[in-house]
Amino acid sequence: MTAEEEKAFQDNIKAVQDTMYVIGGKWKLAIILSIYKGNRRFNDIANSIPKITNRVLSKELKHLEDNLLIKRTIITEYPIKIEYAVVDYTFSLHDIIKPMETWGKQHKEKIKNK
Amino acid sequence: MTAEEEKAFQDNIKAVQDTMYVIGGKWKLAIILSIYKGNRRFNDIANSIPKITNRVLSKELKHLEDNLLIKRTIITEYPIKIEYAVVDYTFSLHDIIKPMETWGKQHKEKIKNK
DNA sequence: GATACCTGTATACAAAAGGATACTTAATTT
DNA sequence: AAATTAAGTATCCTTTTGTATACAGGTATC
Repeated sequence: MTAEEEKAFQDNIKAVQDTMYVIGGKWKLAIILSIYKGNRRFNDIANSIPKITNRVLSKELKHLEDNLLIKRTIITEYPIKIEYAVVDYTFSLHDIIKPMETWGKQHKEKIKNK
Repeated sequence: MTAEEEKAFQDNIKAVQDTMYVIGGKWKLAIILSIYKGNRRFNDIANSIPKITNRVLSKELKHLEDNLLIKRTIITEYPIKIEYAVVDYTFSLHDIIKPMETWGKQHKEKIKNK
């Protein structure tokens, strides 16, 4: 490997690791999918994702908001409501999420027949 | 959402979570990239990925082998060598890894200008 | 015989992620 | 005044992931 190739390779490793940091873990993509499908309120999102807890959902929502992947809006009615929404930038994840859905389904079959 | 839509949605959540289980975490994709780029030996892989430790590399290699994503070959020379290699199935991850490289680089810029 | 090489394993520990469950806050309705 | 509701927080705990470092085992080389 030339020096430039080596650098490009290291950049690629770093880039996938960065991506993993932002959308990795058990819940983040599931949360984005849930909001995308129409769940906008905290409890609706919580109920749509099996086994997630309030604490974890709260933390993950903050992380996603910090990374500009969702928008949090306070509605000052009574009782106060919060709405979460996807934004234009969220759709940039489409090329990652879609293949992951496909791959996950296919891989389960593959491993079953091992 | 109709019942079928609801089921498809739950299946998708599960599929991305399954994929995350197989290739998620800080190291797995980096290891696959490293082997793909030509590193076949344990120490070569270790040295090509900044900050990874032996213990973690060993565990992750086993996980990837269990999931049919790499092949481990014992070469009975002296000293005994082990070679890791990608297989045809590994390339099925291309549609996931490539977008993650692209997205990671782009996202870093996006966040920097926040 | 001592030393070096390679691919890990062993041990002990620290940090991060995830889980369970009760509770808070604040205004509005009853 | 009590009850209701939404969106979390607080507290405590368990599991997973990651770190540090030493060393084993078997042959080959010095």
